[in-house]
Amino acid sequence: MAGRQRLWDGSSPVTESAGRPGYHARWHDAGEYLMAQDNGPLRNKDHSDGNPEAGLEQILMPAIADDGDDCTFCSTCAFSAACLAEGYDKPSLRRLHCLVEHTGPYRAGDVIFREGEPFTAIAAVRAGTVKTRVLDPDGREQIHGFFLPGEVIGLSAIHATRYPCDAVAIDTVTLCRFSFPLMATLAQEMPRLQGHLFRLLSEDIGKAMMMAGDYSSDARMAAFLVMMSRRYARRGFSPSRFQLAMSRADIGNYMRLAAETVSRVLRRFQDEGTIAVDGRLIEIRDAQALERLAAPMLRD
Amino acid sequence: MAGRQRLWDGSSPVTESAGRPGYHARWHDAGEYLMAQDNGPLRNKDHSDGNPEAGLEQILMPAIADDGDDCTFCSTCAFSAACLAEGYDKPSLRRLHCLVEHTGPYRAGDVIFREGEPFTAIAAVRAGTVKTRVLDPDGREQIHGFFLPGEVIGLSAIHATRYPCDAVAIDTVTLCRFSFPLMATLAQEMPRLQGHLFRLLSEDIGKAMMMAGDYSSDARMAAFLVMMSRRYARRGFSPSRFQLAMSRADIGNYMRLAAETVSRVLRRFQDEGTIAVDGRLIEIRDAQALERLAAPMLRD
DNA sequence: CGACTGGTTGACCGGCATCAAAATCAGTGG
DNA sequence: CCACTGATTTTGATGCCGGTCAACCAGTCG
Repeated sequence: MAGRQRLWDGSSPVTESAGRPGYHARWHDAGEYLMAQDNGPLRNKDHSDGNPEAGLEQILMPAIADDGDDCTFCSTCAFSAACLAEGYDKPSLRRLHCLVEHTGPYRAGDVIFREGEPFTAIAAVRAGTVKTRVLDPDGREQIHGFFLPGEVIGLSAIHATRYPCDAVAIDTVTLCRFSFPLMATLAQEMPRLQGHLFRLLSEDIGKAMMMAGDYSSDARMAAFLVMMSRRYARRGFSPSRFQLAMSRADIGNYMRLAAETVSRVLRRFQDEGTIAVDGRLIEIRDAQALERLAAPMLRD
Repeated sequence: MAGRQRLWDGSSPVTESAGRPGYHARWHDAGEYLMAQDNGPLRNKDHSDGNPEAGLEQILMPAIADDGDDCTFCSTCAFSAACLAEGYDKPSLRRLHCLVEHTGPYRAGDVIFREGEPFTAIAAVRAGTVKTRVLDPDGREQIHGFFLPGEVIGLSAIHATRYPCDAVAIDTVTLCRFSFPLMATLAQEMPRLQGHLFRLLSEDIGKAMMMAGDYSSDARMAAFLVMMSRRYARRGFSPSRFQLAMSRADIGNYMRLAAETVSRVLRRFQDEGTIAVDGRLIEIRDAQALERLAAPMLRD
């Protein structure tokens, strides 16, 4: 799958890409995207932003390399379930598939789309982790969410004609990009696809509402860990042992806590035997206790 | 709420119902909705929950009585813009229209739908104000949002099969109920309608994300006032002088502030000449200043 | 009338942010 | 390998915003 992926804007210079020309010509991450290509986006070498457990990751997630062909979706794709499971006929599948474009890799810090840019597409994360954020006039950032492989970014832009936030790669990221206008059109004829989009949107409302509640720092951190655990689990990772991609500062910002508080709470959880922490590696030792702590927030 | 109105789920005990059989019958409220109709649902008498300035409201909002006929939507309907403006042909309009049902009135405190009930419909508020909320296991409530006439409740339920929150009437409320399955089906053939639904959903994500940020009590209150002002304005009310339907406690809960804090901040705003407060009547005296205060939250 | 709800105001206090500094780690270059 | 740099994390000390508790007032209702 060498030279397979295209940039978000489809403007990839050197790959075969076969990319249609046209409206998507402004999404850049500059430079060296070729170099990071297929050795696996997650190498041991880029330790700081990447995943130190890349080896493990590769084992647990072979699917990451399975980026589909003309008739098959990535098994990591957020829409694979919606499509494969629905028993669409080949032509429909092909039509959906042809509005997909693989883009990336982006590297830590690269901006995938920026607030205010015209909204053209949503994207499923194929590998890596993306954060969405807004920047206050005074430069303070507010993180809206983290997106793991299989999750979809850009949905909150639908009501506007422009993206309402930045999307930034936290580590090495590859995406499946979907032209939204095309997808909406296709959804006209594919009830399941429409339903899936509705569901994704509605789900995000729920998540955001959850974040909006006022909860203690303990509840927030516990909920964060439980959620991450579940999300990793859904992707085939161990739910009890995972590597966070983001810094304490990012976690804190996302949870509306100071980075110091994140540190302290994690420390305390560890002292209480609920979890074990080693840098960004988290091990959940007492899931029950954690869920009890998170209960007011997760409510289930 | 003795036997007055039917609950959203139709489980009301004693009303005459007269309604057609089948599921329609459940969407009625029997009783005195005639009386409440044009005299205005908001009478001086029920001061605590109602609107002491009903007279003013009637003047500003004659549209409230215009609840449509077989071919015309309520001008207050959230979907009227989507439909009337799109130039759909009569048959389409009629098909959309026939999945609408007027329900209510509900009275202050009545539950429209309850968390966990099977999701069947969304609804546009026709008159009055609705709050959505969840209740913690320990009974503390968290208010998710307020919904003014023309706004849509129930969207966040789409991804699940059940409502994720309660919807409660804050004052006297009437609704237009839309069967969601039918609407989704119709949306298959009406691109504009689909787009409108997408937009509504996506908009809600944005709102929730805004609420999730961490802002000072000043910024939150200012943003609340600005938002209410805009929303009232969109409905034809004065943007600078309006009557809040909800209590300080509800405002505080929604904004994640104590009721006392709401009171104090409003007081201070008044002392600073930014607004004038008289109970639930708000007058904005210095919109600029207010928007400056709200800027970090509203970001525009 | 008294009970009750909603709003205001004041006194107090606690959780978490902030400030500051040390400790750890990753990367770099000698 | 080690020294150096800079980012990240941890830990401690201090302070403030806003929550909590309590008293009081004004309407409203039984």
